[in-house]
Amino acid sequence: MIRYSGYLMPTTKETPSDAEVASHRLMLRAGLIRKVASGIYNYLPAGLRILRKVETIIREEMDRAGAQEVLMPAVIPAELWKESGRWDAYGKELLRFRDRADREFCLGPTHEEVITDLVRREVHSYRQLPLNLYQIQDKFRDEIRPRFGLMRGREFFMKDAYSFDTDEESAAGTYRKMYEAYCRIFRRMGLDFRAVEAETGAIGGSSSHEFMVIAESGEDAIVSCDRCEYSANVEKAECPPGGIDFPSPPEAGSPRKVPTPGKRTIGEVSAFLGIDPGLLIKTLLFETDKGDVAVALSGRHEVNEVKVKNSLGVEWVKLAGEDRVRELTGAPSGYAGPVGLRVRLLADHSVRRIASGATGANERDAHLVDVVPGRDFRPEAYADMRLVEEGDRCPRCPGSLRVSRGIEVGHVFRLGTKYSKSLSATYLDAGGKERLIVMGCYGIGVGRTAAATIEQHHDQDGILWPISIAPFEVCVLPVNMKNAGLRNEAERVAEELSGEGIEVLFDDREERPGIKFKDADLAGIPLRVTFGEKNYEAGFAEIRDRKTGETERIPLAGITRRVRTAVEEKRKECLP
RNA sequence: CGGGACGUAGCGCAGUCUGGUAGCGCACUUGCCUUGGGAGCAAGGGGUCGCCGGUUCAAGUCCGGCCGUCCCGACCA
Repeated sequence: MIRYSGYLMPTTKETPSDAEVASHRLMLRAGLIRKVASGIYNYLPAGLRILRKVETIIREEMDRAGAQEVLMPAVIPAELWKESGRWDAYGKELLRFRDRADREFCLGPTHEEVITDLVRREVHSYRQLPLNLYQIQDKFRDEIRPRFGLMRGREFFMKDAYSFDTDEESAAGTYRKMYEAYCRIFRRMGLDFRAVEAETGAIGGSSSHEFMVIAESGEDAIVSCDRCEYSANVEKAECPPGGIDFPSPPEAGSPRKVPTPGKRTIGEVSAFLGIDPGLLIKTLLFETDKGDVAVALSGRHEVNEVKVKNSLGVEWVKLAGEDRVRELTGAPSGYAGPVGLRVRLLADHSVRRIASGATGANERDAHLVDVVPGRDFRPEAYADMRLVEEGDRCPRCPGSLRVSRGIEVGHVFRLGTKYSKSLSATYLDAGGKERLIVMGCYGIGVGRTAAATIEQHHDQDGILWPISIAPFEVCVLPVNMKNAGLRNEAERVAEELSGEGIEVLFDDREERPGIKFKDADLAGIPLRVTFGEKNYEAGFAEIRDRKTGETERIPLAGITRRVRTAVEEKRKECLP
């Protein structure tokens, strides 16, 4: 039992001016965290209790899935990162420094190198596989833009697991097991989440799923089908080729140049020419590590740079600046077109759906009409390079896609042999043949998960913690500490509940009732037991559900038992 | 890194335009009073006005530079 009077949980009535989203605001107001520097926080006692509870759920499910807990260092020697090639590839997010002997180190943003180094030293036989190791550890990423409190910090707690299997089939089984463990973890915290197909980014590997908590404040956009199970990050979501949207007008002749003075944007040009924006063939110029590339797509769509990068098989792509556009097209931006352009050309599937359209003329203040793809220009390939949109056809079924926002709380990757190859992690199979270990990695942001929970579970008065990760399960609240009989009875009940393994916050502060009620609501403690003077004299106390606001008046003799039952019911709701 | 804004007591803010003894509310301390939803009265404590430099008799206020923070974009648990 914790006595509030001596407990550091400094609540505030007013909202700090730099907190924009609910979770950040409420974590500050409820006295859970305090900022030390941008993206770097102190965790106060109640805040730490919440993180520890999230960790406990993660540990239980990871252990159940057969993973073993280890702990790796936060400080990592540069050699390992150079060996994997990521010392150069990871960029400025990797915080680097030197020790007194001028040796290079980094603060670990993720631990594929360290774990693979450990495993290659200790594992040599197929008899030692499969192996799944995890840790819950302080990570550091020098984020370009930390924001929203624990949602995107620079220093944060992450559970990261790494699996090692003999072959792809075994690895697929491990991946499935981790996927299921993740579902159990997030269900136990009462989260409305979705596992979506995702890009692999700097971690690499063959495929991955992100676990997204659905929230308006989410930084990611995801799509899901209204008919089937398909869902994906918008960066990843596929836009398959389809039929003709714009059949050829019968009189479509050869391309004709028309003046379009000062009209540069899709909106301006389509309005000026009096045609559907979808009929404009938008032409974007990219610089890449393998030279310049032009990408054509229908004017009603937006380009997806990740897809452009993937279809080209290049390291990076960057939209060309105004100067480069002039060099390549001979015209200011807004007048580029694929006809006669002397740059490598690719086109999105949407271009094929235009029988005859309009494009820039690669000349200031001019566009071409009656342009027929395939006749007037020939892209070297048609590929999927656009961003999905609300209402797009599902790539798996006849359903249509809806867009929503989500917070990425977990991410699972099938790594294949990316790291075992670069770091030479091998084993001998039953036939004595040396083989590469097949890996997977699996992350959960601990603080971010707590923040995401608040985003989904709060109201005007404060947080509505699911009991599984609430800092306390019950708040015992005597309304007037000066009334000795009432105070003693409240304390007796608080101690009795505590003795039964229930986590109790005993609000023994000499404050007015209003302040205590507001703080209990703000902190989001699921159940409150109120000892008021009139009720006490009549031999009663009150139990109140934070979420529903429902109140029950119970005789003092039965209060402990009733609270225990209520706690058990709530705990049951949090089972997977 | 590009674009925007802000920095005055623990928190929320006014004062800056038009230079002249640094203020308000909440919080904090003491006393009285009050005790079912952030009460009331009274008396207090707390500030290098982000930092450095310049202009001026005089700078929170004007000028220059720097630092920090937040918001919007490219990264990610």
